[in-house]
Amino acid sequence: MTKGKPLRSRRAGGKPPKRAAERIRESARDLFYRQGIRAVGVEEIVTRAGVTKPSLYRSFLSKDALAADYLRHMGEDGLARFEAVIAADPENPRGQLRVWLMELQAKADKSDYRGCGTTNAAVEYPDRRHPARKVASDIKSRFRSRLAALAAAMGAREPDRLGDALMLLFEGVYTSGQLFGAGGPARVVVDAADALVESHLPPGRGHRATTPS
Amino acid sequence: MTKGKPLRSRRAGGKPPKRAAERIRESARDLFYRQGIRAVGVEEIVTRAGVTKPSLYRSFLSKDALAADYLRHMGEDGLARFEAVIAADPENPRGQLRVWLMELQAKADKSDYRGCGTTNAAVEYPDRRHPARKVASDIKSRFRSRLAALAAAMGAREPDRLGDALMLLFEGVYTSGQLFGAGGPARVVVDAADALVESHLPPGRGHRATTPS
DNA sequence: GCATATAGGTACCGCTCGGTTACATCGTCA
DNA sequence: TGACGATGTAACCGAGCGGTACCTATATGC
Repeated sequence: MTKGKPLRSRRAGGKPPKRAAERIRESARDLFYRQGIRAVGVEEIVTRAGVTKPSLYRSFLSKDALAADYLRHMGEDGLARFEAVIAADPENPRGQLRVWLMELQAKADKSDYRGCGTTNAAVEYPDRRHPARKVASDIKSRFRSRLAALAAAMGAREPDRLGDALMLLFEGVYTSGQLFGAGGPARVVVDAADALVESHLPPGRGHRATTPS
Repeated sequence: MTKGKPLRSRRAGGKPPKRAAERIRESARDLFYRQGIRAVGVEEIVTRAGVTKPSLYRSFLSKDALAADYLRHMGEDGLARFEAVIAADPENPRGQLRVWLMELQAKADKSDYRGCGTTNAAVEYPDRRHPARKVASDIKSRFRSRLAALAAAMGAREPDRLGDALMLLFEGVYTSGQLFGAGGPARVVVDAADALVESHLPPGRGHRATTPS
């Protein structure tokens, strides 16, 4: 980053006009997430972005590369947001997990919920050599590690195993949420996670997350 | 290219010649499950089946209809197999669930595990009006009911909620299994389910599934 | 022996896909 | 003013898609 200067002029007090690559990224992100990667053609992406096809191929090597970029960005964002929620009250990891899960539970309870874009991409691209799949696997591995660390912070006897159990719950919400929408199995995820955590804590260490009473 | 010898004329001492429709069903089932529905073209399906495209369209209205047929068959089979395992020891629903989960856990621990075809299809077809998606939703609803009934048979206080919690675990195994393959989070599903069941049983009612010691 | 019904194959359709080319245009800054 | 970098325009490519009109082979009933 040498110059912070806008490469493109802001015409008379407007927001800086977005460059083609960024518009493409945004449009691809929406479409890929909403409809799936395979279901969306490059034509549709550039049309929605208000740009043209050569612009896409000037910034991205291929549709696969664009998909990988989409997953990379979304994954990093998700990981960062998770991190932020946990860090909001570092003394109370269990309570913060609960906060995160309550948000997830609310999102998954909507009829147009589409789950986790990373998981969805892995389902769409079973071939482990595919660039999109590679990114998806990487993101998920990091998330898995993060959950194990969280379980350790909670004082679990076997943090890796508690982390994995929680991960099953997360993944379960992603797919069952988009399968059932409102009123689906996702509605029990907060309680289920609580039960799982409880069962992994040494005796006397457990008992309720946030409520002191 | 010679005429290719008659594939179905061997009625003298052999298996009954399989009809084109059935060969197509088998090949579609393998390919759809392995690679995903969108990733597979009708050309590949008929080639692998050893038949030709018009044969496909004489038995199925469209690729979508074939996909729906594939999901219907796979779903019914899966439900029936689950039913059979549970029915093998009707007095011990908890132990039978455990049996089923141990099998699932073993399958999900392979590097080429591809999860649940029904779940995968729902991810590939987010549009609820799509014929394949409709079948997928139907199958999953029935499985959800079945789990609730199972939870009731175990004597859970809130069978619907325990059923849903177990469903989250199942779905979690499907996607995390194909994401991580061997050594993934699926390895804890039996224990996690056990903990969940335990937490839902009235006091004194619980304690271990199969092992009496 | 011959007609017929039917399962199957041959060869093709139009379309959309991901991706590319050559060139024109516009805005910005030196 | 002039040059440059970023973008748009328009046409195009080969491959593969889902789907179909039409012909051929075979088993069977009369």
